[in-house]
Amino acid sequence: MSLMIYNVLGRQKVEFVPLEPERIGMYVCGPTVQEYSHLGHAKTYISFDVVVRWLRASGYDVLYVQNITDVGHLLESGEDRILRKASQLQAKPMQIVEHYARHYFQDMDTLGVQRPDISPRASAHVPEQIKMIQTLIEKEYAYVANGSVYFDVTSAPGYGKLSNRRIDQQEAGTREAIRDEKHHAEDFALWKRAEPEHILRWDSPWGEGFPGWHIECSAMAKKYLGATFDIHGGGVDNIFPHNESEIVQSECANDADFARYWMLVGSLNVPDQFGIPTKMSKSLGNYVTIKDALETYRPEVIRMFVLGAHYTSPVTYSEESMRGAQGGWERLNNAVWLVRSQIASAPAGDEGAAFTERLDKARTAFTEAMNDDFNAPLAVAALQDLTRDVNVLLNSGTTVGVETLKAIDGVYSDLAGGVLGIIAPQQQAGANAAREAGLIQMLIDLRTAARKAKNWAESDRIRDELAALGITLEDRPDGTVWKGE
RNA sequence: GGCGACGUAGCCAAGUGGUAAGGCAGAGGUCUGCAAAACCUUUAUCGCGGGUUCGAUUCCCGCCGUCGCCUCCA
Repeated sequence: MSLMIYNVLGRQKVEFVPLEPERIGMYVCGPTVQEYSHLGHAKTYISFDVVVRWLRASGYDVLYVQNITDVGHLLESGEDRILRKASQLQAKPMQIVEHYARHYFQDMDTLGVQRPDISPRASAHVPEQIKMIQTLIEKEYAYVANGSVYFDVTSAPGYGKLSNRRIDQQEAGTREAIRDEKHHAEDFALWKRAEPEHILRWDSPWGEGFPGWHIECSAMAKKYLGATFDIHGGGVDNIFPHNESEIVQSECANDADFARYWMLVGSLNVPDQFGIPTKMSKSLGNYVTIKDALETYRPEVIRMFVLGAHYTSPVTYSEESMRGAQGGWERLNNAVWLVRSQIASAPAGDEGAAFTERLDKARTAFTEAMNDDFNAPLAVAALQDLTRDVNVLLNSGTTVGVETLKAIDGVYSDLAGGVLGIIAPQQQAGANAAREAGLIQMLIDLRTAARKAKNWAESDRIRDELAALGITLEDRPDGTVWKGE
């Protein structure tokens, strides 16, 4: 079964064929580290996390590169947030950058987003960027003006092919001062001269300055993935000018195709004061940080929310939809927990062996969903479907053997855990865990005795007090089981 | 104005030329000392108007509406 990907370049769902069999080079535009990351970032990076996990689960060797933007597009319209923040805190700009970069990784770790193989920083690749700019000047795609360098968009016929834009149809730029330097208003900066107050500055053939907004991705993608590579990802909001500029720069400098498949993630919206969905963004200030969201929702629920819609769709964040994600996750998690808790006491025999057929069906449905342009919501539905049958099986009164239970757990662990990252691995029982389990079992036994004696006050007291400690009891026909947070 | 995406039940959402997955919430029921969990039943003429077709929610045209991008933003 082949993997289909909706390629934004060409606007078609096409079969995915990597440049080299078994190996995939993938680049995703990373965050600008000047604030704590918000749920919009979570949507994008969880989406690509699942893409990478699925590619790897499918047997591909993926080299996943995601940049950290710590210099470049920060200036221009007057305010440089990193510099402003640095002066407020009396800190070096790179301190600020380091602080937010660390928190970005922490947030992503908490969300279960596997780290990219390489996280190159723009500031650490200035020589590579300068070199690429020089090449573009030599080839007459770019020109120098007052210590800055601009890309001449009229020199490259392919400019606009990703976003279907024609420069003559766009609204004119509004930045008067800059326009004087440019040959055309649509030209974009490759290198900017540094004004005296600009602290982040490097020497270049054109004087002291700093790299433009888009060149970092071109230079770093080339360095780590080569001139041509398989997949380029990012948020749709960057399709123009950022992604478009990346493409022209790279293809003009390298005389080679840039990324072959473009995957862009729909934005995360949040209702404004009138209830109208509006893109969550730093500049509007309408964002919910990942840290704040984690105060209310567990990481798996945030992933469930993100995976509830196809990655290309815009999604609106609301308490109600989060609660929906929470409920859906709990249903899955309850089933997994029940399966795992039954494994310890299940007989070796295997009366439920016929269920493996059902499990195969679930794996197939899941695989077909993911191979169809990473259709995570459909893949989740396959697991929800399975969960109904699992619950029926486990509550049917028939004895389910340990082999079957382990096979069920295997499906959840591989697909819900390994691919989607919404189910945690089986808890490893350490020394303290074993002691805790023993103590809880002792209380359960006491409660069972109380229940037999119809001493409901006592049995309810034990249950309530355990609940206060985060331990939930469930009475089943074959005994009481527990789960802890 | 240009480019792009979208409009499916109370909410989220998948999908198809032959009357529509899944989840959440709601209602009723089963089980249970109670609870929890679970299961069963139940809720949609797929924005509006044309067209193509034996037949369209799915294809085409028009309209209405919403969002994104065109300026830093995942």
